[in-house]
Parts: sequence; structure tokens; C-alpha cells
Amino acid sequence: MPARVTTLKELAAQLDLSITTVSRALAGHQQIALKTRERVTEAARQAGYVPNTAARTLVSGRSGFVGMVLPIRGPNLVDSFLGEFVTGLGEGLVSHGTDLILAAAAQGQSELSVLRHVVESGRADGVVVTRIAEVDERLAYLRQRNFPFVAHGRLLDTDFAYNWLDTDGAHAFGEAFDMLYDLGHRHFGLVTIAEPMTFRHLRQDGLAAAIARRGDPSVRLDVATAPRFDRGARIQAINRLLHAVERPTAIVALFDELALSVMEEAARAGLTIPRDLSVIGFDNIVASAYAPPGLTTFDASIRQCAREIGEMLLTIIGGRPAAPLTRLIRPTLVSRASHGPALTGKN
Amino acid sequence: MPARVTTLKELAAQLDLSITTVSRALAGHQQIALKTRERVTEAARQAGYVPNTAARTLVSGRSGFVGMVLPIRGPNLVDSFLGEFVTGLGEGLVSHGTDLILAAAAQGQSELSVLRHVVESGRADGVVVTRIAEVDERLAYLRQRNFPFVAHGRLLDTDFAYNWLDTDGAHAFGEAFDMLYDLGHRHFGLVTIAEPMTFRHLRQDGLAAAIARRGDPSVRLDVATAPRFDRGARIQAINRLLHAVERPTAIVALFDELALSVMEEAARAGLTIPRDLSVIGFDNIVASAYAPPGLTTFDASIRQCAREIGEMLLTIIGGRPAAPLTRLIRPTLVSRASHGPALTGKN
DNA sequence: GCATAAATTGCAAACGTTTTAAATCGACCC
DNA sequence: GGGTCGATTTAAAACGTTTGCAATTTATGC
Repeated sequence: MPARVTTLKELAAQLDLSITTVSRALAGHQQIALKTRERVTEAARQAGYVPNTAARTLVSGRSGFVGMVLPIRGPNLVDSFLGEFVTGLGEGLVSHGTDLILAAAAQGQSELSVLRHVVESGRADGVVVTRIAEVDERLAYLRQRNFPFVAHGRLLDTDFAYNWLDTDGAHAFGEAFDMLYDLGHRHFGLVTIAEPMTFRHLRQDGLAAAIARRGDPSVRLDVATAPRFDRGARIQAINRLLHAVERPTAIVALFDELALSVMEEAARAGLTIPRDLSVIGFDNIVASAYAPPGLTTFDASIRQCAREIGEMLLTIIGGRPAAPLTRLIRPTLVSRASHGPALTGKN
Repeated sequence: MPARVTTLKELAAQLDLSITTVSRALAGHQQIALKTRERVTEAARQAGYVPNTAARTLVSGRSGFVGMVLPIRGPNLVDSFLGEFVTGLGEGLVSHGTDLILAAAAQGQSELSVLRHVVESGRADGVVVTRIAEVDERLAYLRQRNFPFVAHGRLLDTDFAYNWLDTDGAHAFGEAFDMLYDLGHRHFGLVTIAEPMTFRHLRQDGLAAAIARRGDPSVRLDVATAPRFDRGARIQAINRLLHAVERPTAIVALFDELALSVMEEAARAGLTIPRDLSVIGFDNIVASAYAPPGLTTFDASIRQCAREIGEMLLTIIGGRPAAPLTRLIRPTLVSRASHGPALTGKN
């Protein structure tokens, strides 16, 4: 069995002080004589005393943890941002000594039930919620319980006030359109997914808004929608776009994985990127730099966002701000070689 | 403030039973009358009762958590396997309802101090340790404390018995050599790193052993060593290999990131892969499929490994096995297009 | 030297659960 | 009708910490 852990009682006995005094001394209370504080601190250091989390949590009502639900998907589907996100979150929390709890939701188990468990067992002082759905029961639950949380992503319903941080996908997609338009493109394709996530609307709306802003009736947009996890259907949707009688000269993909598929299929169809087709993605995943000719995309700086989410959550947990905290991060264009001037005429 | 959480006391009052009985009923003890058990279970379900983790931990000495230290490195350095690893771990733990704690170690803060804190604060019932160093103080600490843990990776010192799971890099590198040898290669390059991690020795030794096994004195191996995080030095080391008067016809890289750099530099030097140079990596990171012409590598199936590590740890936590648990996983070759027959003569 | 105030320390309750040991309740037997 | 046994329930302690309040010690003023 593990070697015994020092407790406050032992420390008190050893110092011939009460538990109370030792506890207060370690907490740095002014009411304890400076000399005593120093003596206690030194003894604690020497004994390698580490306070018991459970006891502290029980009495104080604060666990010192921030929770997050870890969705377990199919065998080969790992959230590609998880590593970055978790690292950023850890980075944001580490200053306060707050740790991160990852509660796995088994396949089939609802994420909400795991979240409820985390919240109601008192494991966490606050939670992070990612991948916001159009109708998100997690957000409804957390608000109803009035439990501290920060969401990575927005609801479409702007009446529902809560703490969120989001990447400004709308702006990015507008920027992509403007850039491509200025390069002479008029016929656009958008590859998107069928999942009921809000980010897809935000991005698509951003694109539509930019088109409307331009006010050029010759601009045309074809949308291809594929289910999120069905690779076959995804490829099919892309190919419908690529093999239409009138092919778009520029394709914007909802995120990099789709953009990479577009580039692969384009290559398979004998198209040269960016001469025959411009492709722009979103996220700047590692592979986008390696896939020839190099994908132009937007960097969402997940790690940085997660870090800020961690900091926001800490703010909320300690002293609840009056108004919800919100933060819109503008992604930066990573210009590689997958976009270029529109092919004019037939050459 | 959050809506109140149901407690055992409330449930007991509501049912007109003692706390003891309710607790036992929910735990399914036979000594409680079946009718009572059912009555209690139903009431608990209806009230949405979730036991308080801290209280339970405090009295039982079991936290229901497994811990892991999350290293925070430089701004753009994220452990590329973290997402997969954490997902696998969660998958392995979810059956027992065990959650994962990620304790961040700030830059500069020793990983050991964070580990100590996690262990001695009673936060976790067991821990996972990854990236084993040649001299690993974490392992020494955990053993000395006799605290349940599983390591992802091995020490070189085989006298030190502990629970580990490792990828058989030695075997993979032997396999790579055999395959390349059979394709006619005789002059090999190995790109490795200078960090004191054990896996680099295991893999390099596996390569050396395979060479020795073949007993062909014409086989030659040049080793290029680069610091782990200095991109410039890495590129330099690779180029020394590529621009030697006698260039290897096949380069084996310690892991994919190095292999991708080799491919990039080879392309920059005007070499065609695999005609002029065969390259083989290790890990099968996502980008390796996208980097032209497709990197031949070994899949270490991190997620699967992590899952098994989780299961091993649960076994160890509940009823300590007499002998240490060990598991060597053989990685599978992912044959893409970066390797081929050796260029013979000058053509 | 004594009263009083200020500084310092300690007692005991509380947090919500598990668990040991003991109490209560029926039912059954003679 | 008292005793015994088994089934069922409960009281109370314990886990290690924080904290309101009281007690003690020390310093201050006259």
C-alpha cells in the first residue's frame, strides 16, 4: 500500500499546535503570528504536506476542478482538436492550480447525462462545452442550474445570454469570398455538412452576406452538403460539384478535412490546383500544410482560444460577473498555394 | 447560485429512513429488504440524486479518478498524440465510471512536482506516465510510494519491474530494415533526436540488431542526430545526410515528423521519392498520408494502446496483481509510396 | 500591579458519505 | 408468554479540512 500521507492533524501534533492554527497558518491568515506562520510553513514543506483535495472540497464546496465531457466516437474518429484544446485549457487553468477533469461519454451514452453527473456530483466548479448544436440541451441544462460554464461556440438564438468564446467563421468566410472575388472568381462552391451544428450556419451566412454585400448578380454559389462521418457520401457530394456541367472555379470548404478531400478528388479528376480550381479551408490542421500544393486556410488558433476559455471560466467561478462574458476571435488567413486567379475562358 | 443538489440526508428524510439505510439500499446491499431497496432506488432516480464525490472519496479513500500530467511546452508545441491518447484512455476508463484528471505542469515547473501533488492530494487512485526518459524520476517516485501507475514506454534498465505498455519500436525498425534490404538497399541513414528518451534507443537498437542479424558487411548505416525542438538544427542534420558525398539510398526516421522533414528536404534537393531515396517513418500521423508521395510508416495505434493502459490501470487499482503487468504492442506497417527499390548504379 | 484591549490560538461544528457495531422488530417455537 | 433467531434498520464514528466563535495569552495604559 502507498506510504502514508501527512495530514493536518499530524502536522499539528508535531508542532504542538491546534489543527485550526496550522490550517490558518498555511492559508496565510494574518491573525496567526508571523513567527508561527513561518514555523508551520517550514514544517509543512519538510513533511511534504499536501492538503487532501476531497476534504477541502467537502467543506469549502469548491473542488478546484474544471470539467469537460470527452465524447468517444467511432474507432477511428478522434476530435482532431482535442489535443490542442486540452493543452490550451490546461495552460489557462494552471495559474490558479485548477485541474481539468475529462469525463468520457461512452458511445451511445448521452453527453448530457455525463455532464449532469459531473455537475451534480460536485466534481467540478465549472465546465467547458464545445461543439454547440443548433438546439443544445447542455446549454439549457447549465443555465437552468445556473452552473458556471463557458461554451466554445455560439447558439443562433441570440436572446439566450451566456458565456461563450467563438471563432468568427462568418468573417473568415467573408474574407475568403472577397479575396477570391478579387481574383476574378464568380462561380463558387461551398462544401458543408449536414450536422446540426451552429458553426456551419454562421460560416455559410458569412459567405452569403459577403456575396450580398458585393451586389454582383453574376456571382453564383453552389452548395454541396454531406453527412459528417460518411466518407463515401462526402466524396460523392464533392464530385457532384467537381463534375457539374458548369464547375465552380473556387471551392470553399466548411473545414480543412473537407478541403483536403476536395483537393484529392480534384487531383483524381485531373484538375490542377490552383490553376483549374481554387480551394480554401478552415482550421489550419497540420495536414493542410503537407497536402500539395499546400492548402490556403484560416487558423482558428484553438489552443489560444481554449486558453482564454480557461481564463474566462476561472473569472466566472470566482466572483460571478454581472453580464455574460463573450469573445469573438478573428481567425487569420494562412495563405498557401491552393488559391489563385480564376481561369478565364478555356485555356 | 446553483440550484440545490439532493443529498443522502434529504432523501432519507423524504423516505422516512435513516441515512445508513438509504446509502446501503443504493449500494445494493442484500441486507436491506428488497422492497426498501426498490423504494429507495425509485426515489433517488426521481430526485436525480448523484452522490457527492468529495464525501465519498474522503471516507472510502478512493477518488474514482485516474491522473495524468499535461506538459505545457512552447507556444506551438502540442503533443501530437495527446488527443488520441486521451480519447483512448477515456475509452478504457469509461466502463468503470472512472474519470480522467489532467493536471497541467506549467512551463518550467517540474513534471514530478505536479505528479507528487496529484498523488499526495488524493486526487487520483492511479496515474499514467508517458514519454519515459532514460533516467525517469517519476517512475522512481511512484515505485517508492508504491502508488498504482502504468507507464507508456519502457526503461532501458530491465531490473526495474513495473507496469508498462510499449510499442515495439525495435521490431518495427528491424522490419523496416529487412524490407529495405530486400529491395536492394545497402546504405542506410537514420535520423534521430538528441533527447534522453528511451524509445530512441529501443528503435535504434532494433535497427542495429536487424543489421547484425543479416550479417552483410556491405551494409552501412549513417546516423544523424538533431535536438528535438530546434527546427533549424533538425533540417541541418538531415541535409548533412542528404548531401554527403555518398548519400544513403534509404532513410529511416525515428518518427514521422522527422520523416516528413526528410521528404521536404529531399524534394528541395531535387530528389524524387522513392526513386532516388526511400523514406520510412514511425507513428502514422495524419499528415503522413497527405505528404507526397505518401509516407510509408508504422502505425502505433496510440488510441488502442491508451485504451489498454486505462484497462491495465483499473486492474491494478482494484486488487493489485502479484506480478507487474507488461504489454508489448507490435506496430503495423502502413505501406505507402515513399519506399521502393534501391537505385543501382547511376541512372 | 491591575484592568482592559489587542493579538493569538483553540474548540467544535460542519461538509456528505461509508461502515462498524448495535438496536429494533417480527416471527416462530416450546 | 418468554426466549431465540433472523431479518431489517439505525446510531454514531470516521475521513481531513475550513471556519465561526470562544478562550487564552500578551501587550498596553494608568
